[in-house]
Amino acid sequence: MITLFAYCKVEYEGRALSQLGYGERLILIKPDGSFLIHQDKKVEPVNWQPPKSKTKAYIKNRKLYLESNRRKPRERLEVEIEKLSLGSYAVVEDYEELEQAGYEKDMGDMIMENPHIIEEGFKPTAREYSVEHGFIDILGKDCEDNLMILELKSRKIGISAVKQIKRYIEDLSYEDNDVLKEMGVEKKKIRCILVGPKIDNDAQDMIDEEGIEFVVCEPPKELKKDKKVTLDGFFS
Amino acid sequence: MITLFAYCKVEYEGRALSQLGYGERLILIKPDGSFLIHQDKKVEPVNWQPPKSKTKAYIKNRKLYLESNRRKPRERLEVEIEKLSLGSYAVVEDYEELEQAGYEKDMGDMIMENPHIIEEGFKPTAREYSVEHGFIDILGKDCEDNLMILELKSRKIGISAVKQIKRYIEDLSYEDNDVLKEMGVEKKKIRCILVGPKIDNDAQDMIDEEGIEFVVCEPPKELKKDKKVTLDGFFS
DNA sequence: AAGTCCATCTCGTAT
DNA sequence: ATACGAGGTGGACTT
Repeated sequence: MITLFAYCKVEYEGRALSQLGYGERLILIKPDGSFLIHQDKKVEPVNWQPPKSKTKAYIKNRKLYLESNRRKPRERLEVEIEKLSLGSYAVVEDYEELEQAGYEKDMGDMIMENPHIIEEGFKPTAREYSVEHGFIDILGKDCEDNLMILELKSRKIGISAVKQIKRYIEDLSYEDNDVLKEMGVEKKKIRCILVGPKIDNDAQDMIDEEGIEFVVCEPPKELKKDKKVTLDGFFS
Repeated sequence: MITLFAYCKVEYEGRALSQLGYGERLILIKPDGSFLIHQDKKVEPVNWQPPKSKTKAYIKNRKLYLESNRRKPRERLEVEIEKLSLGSYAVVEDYEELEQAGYEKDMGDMIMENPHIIEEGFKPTAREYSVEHGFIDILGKDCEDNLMILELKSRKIGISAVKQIKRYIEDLSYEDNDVLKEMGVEKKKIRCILVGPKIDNDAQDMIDEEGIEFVVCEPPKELKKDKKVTLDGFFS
């Protein structure tokens, strides 16, 4: 891994096009070919190339140039270095992977395992159920066998999530599909439930109008390696 | 700006939760408070904190700890450093801003200035026209005064863009709105046009069925500072 | 290889 | 402050 503190200018051409005049930046070149240029502000690099890019260095007119090339899509990043104030090189090896929790998937897992979180008598029947406009996160039935459509969000729910679940209910209503057939001739209600930690005001107003429900549910923040081994299975 | 090559472990808790066992990484602390931890692979940092985060350093049990805190949302990043192999500090000042081109906005500007790019006789009438499900990028009329809805994409067009423009046409058809009234009693056609550099196969099939049109248009990759001063205005 | 969708998305901008 | 959408989104996963 190489880091360079340099006074440089940068040109990029590929999916888009950019140029950046002279200034002081940090250049980071990773062993996997990733190439990053960081200004003194922001989390995001100002320019970059992805893993597997090929970096070349050469000198022209007494200036150091770095060039990072990618194929497919063809993209080129060129750095003209006017002054190099500090360069470092270190062998960096890292085989650890990030363990994380608190995502939509974790919420889904938790609900499938403990359906009563949604409400007593909730029975999930399908996950990632495919419809015209996307996937319904969880399908199920309530204690009266009404169909329930669950849309999960790990962050605050906004109007876009409400629109999304409205499209799903239309898909289920108008499409010829197995789920409605299974429900039998006597047509039951379809209940829409948004599940998430919070909901913003506009979305709250919208679901009130539309008769959509909202269930508060925090995404579980428990790492797998933390998961305690319980004795539940031993006693029946 | 500070960079540290360190053998360390990392814990994060905030919107989500993560932990990362011991390994060699690069730690980058920017003068604006941004805090990044990079592994030897990938463009994205494995953990980070945004600008304005507050970094503390302290020693406990003969180990160096770094802690970066953010308020609203409350988030905490803690790095336990087992071994520090290389640390660098540099004053980095950069007042340059990235000039870029090749985006949806550039396409829109170009089309508003040169409507004939879409077709001869095209007359744009509105930009970012608000409808129920979003904004129509450009509204206009063709040489026969039929209404034209343009949806711009700077990258390859997929089925999601087709669905989007279909929703807009429904909005315009069913809503009581000024545009249709202006068109007069004699109802004209509404033409839907997707504008972009490419279209994928599924989307092509879909627009063929739906009678939606596709106009090839590359987002202009011309930086503003490159824009040539032409003499066009001088000759009339 | 191409499409789809989530994200501690980040970041800009309008409200 | 919050909401909304774009992005060279990146990256993981499915087809």
